Amino acid sequence: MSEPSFYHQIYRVVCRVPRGQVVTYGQVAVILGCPGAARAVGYAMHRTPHGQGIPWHRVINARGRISIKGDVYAAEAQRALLESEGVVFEDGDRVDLKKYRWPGPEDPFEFGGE
DNA sequence: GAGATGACGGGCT
DNA sequence: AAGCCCGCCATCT
Repeated sequence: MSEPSFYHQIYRVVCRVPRGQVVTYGQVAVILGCPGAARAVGYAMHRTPHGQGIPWHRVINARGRISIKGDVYAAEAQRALLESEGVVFEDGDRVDLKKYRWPGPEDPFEFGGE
């Protein structure tokens, strides 16, 4: 299409994550059809444009924790946003993925479709 | 075009 | 249990 860049697709997927739920970087990569591109997803999140209404705070690592490292404020903000959506942190800073993990799009072809 | 980056993931020590 | 290392991918400089 116009811009089949993964970045744009990543943002699109994140925007589909319902409020109160979260997804892992690796999962987003899988949804896009690139299992293993979790790193790229993280890179995209780092460059997530602000003011786009992208719920970037709903993206966490496979351990259910905030992976942000360079911006402690952003990390705390993410946690605050998640808690404000009803997400509960256990053990101090861990989210129960089996409870808040977004199952994914009902139509896998929505993103991985040709 | 090549090298370095990074908010990852899984495995091993 | 916690920390360290390697591999993966797309983007950036």
